[in-house]
Amino acid sequence: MNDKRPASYNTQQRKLILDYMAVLGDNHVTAGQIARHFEHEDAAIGQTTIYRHLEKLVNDGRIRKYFLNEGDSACYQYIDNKDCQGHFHLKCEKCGKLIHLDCDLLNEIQEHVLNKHNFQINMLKMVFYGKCKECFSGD
Amino acid sequence: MNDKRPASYNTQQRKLILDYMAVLGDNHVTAGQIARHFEHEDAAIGQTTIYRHLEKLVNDGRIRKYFLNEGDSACYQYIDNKDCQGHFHLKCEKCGKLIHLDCDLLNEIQEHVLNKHNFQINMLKMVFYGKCKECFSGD
DNA sequence: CTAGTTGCAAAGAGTTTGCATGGCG
DNA sequence: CGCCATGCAAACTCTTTGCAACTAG
Repeated sequence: MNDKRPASYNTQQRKLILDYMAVLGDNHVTAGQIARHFEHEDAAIGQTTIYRHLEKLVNDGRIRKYFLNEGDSACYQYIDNKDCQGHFHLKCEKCGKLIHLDCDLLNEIQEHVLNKHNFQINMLKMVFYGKCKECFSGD
Repeated sequence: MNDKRPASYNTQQRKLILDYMAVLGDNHVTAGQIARHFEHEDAAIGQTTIYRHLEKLVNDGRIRKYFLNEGDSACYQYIDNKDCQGHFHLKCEKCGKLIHLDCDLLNEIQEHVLNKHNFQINMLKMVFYGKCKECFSGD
């Protein structure tokens, strides 16, 4: 199996999308947000194209696909060279805020559950529901 | 605030849905499956009604809602009387098995997130998605 | 030149909403 | 009787597909 894969052109749209995601870094976006972004930039990219590129980029390991809530659209996040293990998400049930949290606890949980309980956690879907500071202190 | 809750009638449809889910026990179903089930039973329930009841039942803590795969529809599973608090829930995305896990790690997580990150986790909704031993070792 | 790419329009799936009718308490 | 529940049809959102025109290499 040769690694030569010319089966992909380096088009302007692809570049735009990937660059945009790289700029966002750890922040994830939805397909719709990407579309809206470029609309405003006078460089509109068709939604079809966006979806198709996102899919390819996921397969190529350049970005990661998240499923936070269901009805909500999928989120995509750039994968940096760094050991970006991702972060976890705290979703406030009251105000709806989504908090991104970088913390080693994530890895500890994953390892513990894998080693002690034989369950391989899908980190991409790990979401903790609860109340953020503002919302529970006011209760 | 009295515990009187007249804001919900015990209708036939509600009973049918809840009973059906209780019978299914550990097996989860989708809204569509419920609809199809009662269609065949000559006791068709409108999809709207099904969705509305499922939502209420989730809020009442009678059933639990899961998101397995993305495009797929949401899954609902009956919550038995048994004490389902104080432990983790691991839901296998592949075989659908729900694993109840008693482990001190839970408290650690909860405390850590509360103390370090000011977020009060709602344990009732905490579900980890991933793959159980049988499903990931076969990969 | 040629295969991959683009994007409009339309299809699809799952879920929600509007609204008039029906039923529980 | 009043308020909630019901369910049909239509709306909505996110995503995918068909297809003809276009472009990178």
